[in-house]
Amino acid sequence: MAEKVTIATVARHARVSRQTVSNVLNAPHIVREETRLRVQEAITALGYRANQAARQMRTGRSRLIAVRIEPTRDGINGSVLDRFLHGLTETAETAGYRTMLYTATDDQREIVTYDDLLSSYELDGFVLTGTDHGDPRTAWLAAHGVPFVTFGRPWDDPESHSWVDVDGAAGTAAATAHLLAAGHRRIGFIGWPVGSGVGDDRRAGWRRSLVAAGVEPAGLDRQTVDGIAEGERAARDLLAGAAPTALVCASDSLALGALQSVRADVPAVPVIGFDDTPVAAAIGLTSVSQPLGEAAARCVDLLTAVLDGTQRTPDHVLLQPSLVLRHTA
Amino acid sequence: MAEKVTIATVARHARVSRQTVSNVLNAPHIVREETRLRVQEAITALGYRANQAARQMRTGRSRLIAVRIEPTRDGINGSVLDRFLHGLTETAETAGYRTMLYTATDDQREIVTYDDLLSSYELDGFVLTGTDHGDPRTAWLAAHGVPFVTFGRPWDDPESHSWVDVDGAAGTAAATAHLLAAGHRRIGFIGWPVGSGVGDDRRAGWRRSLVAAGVEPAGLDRQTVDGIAEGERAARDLLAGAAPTALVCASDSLALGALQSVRADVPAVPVIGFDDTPVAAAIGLTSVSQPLGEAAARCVDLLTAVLDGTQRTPDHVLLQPSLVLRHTA
DNA sequence: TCCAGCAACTTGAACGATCCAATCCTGCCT
DNA sequence: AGGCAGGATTGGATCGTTCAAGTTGCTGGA
Repeated sequence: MAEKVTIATVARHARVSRQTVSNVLNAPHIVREETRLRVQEAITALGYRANQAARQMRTGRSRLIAVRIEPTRDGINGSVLDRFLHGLTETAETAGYRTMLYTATDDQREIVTYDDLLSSYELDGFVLTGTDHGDPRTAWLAAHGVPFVTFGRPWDDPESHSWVDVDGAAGTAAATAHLLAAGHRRIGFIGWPVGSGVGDDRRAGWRRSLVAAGVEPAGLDRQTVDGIAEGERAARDLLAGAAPTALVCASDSLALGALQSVRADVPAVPVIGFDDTPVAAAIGLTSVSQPLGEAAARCVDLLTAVLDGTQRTPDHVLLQPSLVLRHTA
Repeated sequence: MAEKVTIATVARHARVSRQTVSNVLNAPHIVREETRLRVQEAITALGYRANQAARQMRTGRSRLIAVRIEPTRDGINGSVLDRFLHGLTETAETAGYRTMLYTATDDQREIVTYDDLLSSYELDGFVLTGTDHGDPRTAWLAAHGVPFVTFGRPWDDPESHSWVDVDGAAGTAAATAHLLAAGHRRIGFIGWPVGSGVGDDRRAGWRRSLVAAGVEPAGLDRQTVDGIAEGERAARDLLAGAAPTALVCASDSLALGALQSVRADVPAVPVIGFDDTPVAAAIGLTSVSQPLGEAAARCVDLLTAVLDGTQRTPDHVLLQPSLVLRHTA
């Protein structure tokens, strides 16, 4: 391993003081052009890179942002976080930040982890995914003045903090509109139990689209927890009852289950899922796709704006999903 | 935000010197029991946590390990890395390490990133996934004396560095044996082009199993790049030619494609995939499952053993996969 | 009695970067 | 020539921790 290149090494090599090297890096405008170039040259020649630990000690900033990685619960939806993470890491890198991972089994433990990460590593900020009604995590972070952005709206108060989200209602509305345009009227919806912000939002889009077309949505939807078997059961029940001619689902898991019901019972019923997971792509399921890379990039933008002091008040971004047409609709 | 609690704060509170507090944390055996308890008490009372940046400056160790996060290429296989990452982060946390992410588009850029991560953040070690024949990354890391572990064997020289891998050959052999036990003799294999260590290994398991059963494998396999369409094409070709009565595939993508061929042509041909992806679970595809959580844990074990100085020579772990039986075989 | 030897703890210095305040130039004006 | 403004450059202090060297107090052997 080559001997360490510090700011002093660069200074000696460029025949200036440490401070001048520091100024070239942090306040280039106050250094004479000629000197600046000489220092820059020395930096590249020696391959100097500022030691983050030392910088952090003085400035209190680590240029590190933390993201929680969740266990792949369902399996199908796992890749959503995966893609988001990739986008986040990539955008953060170009903004000069690095991404750190952590795990937590519940909200309380997660808060303990915040405390640990903040005092041990002096993390600059957090990106949270999957926030819920009255989330204790966002409250804690806000109370401690820690910069953070959530991927997912705060359903109580949209102004409480910065967030990025995808307009789920617009997605299901587009899916429903697509089916309406194909001549369907009785379009069913299989979603999650009322109470989750995301689920209610997706149901609202379907309802809005139906009502706008003059179709009464009552009786045309079912509520169930996420899962393939659950989707199949709900679809069977719905088909036997309200007899819809097409189905919109709140997730690809539910859609996959619904598809199995549909195939067994009435082959002509189209099904549309949500999230455009690899499974959807693999089996040709039409699905609503979230712009995850874009969402991740916006999260980093919002967070770095706060960290650099550019942005003081909460800001938000609502992105539009797109419908990916395949065999099933 | 509460004022910072440093080692000096704890020292004052416990009426000892800074060094004694440090000793309680790093070398408890040289401190008198009574003093140790008093210091411990002060630590918990004040909620003290050692500042990693300061520690790192002195020791040169960051308690940070880096993992590359790859873009979800195919989509189907993406979740494999996702599960691996989760396991890695979790095990690392219990060992007192944190996980940092980075991206890189090619090997050369990845090496540049190593350099950057090492000199800026003084990373302790790396976990690499998907190593190839004559990988320049491992060579660079080894040459620079950087501790690392790969998830995936070095196919040239098994002793060149520490690694964890899953016995792919055993997986395809088990899949083949399962089909043999069900009475099949002409069992086909759809795999990747010769040259990739992982692909050759998986093919070898199938071949070995067939030969052991007295079946001549010649003509019963096809080589194609990964993908659903490719799998379908290869399966169609194989079924038309050598007419196998069952198929083993090197990936779930290929198996999914093969399944589509099989369904269209000859309904009775069983298909077995590899990786037990969410897609396999969703469509009921029998598949070989890799113990990813276990693999991640072993990676952390191997890496921390090197970092703590316990292990000096390369060590390896070869894990056994398991066959997950579903509808298709 | 004296001091070696040891255990338990304290003190000073160092890691590498940044910030602050002081000093040094340089050119320009009177 | 002298003075001065303004910007470029310098030295020293600092962040929180650990390492190395030092201090204290005590025991026990000659």
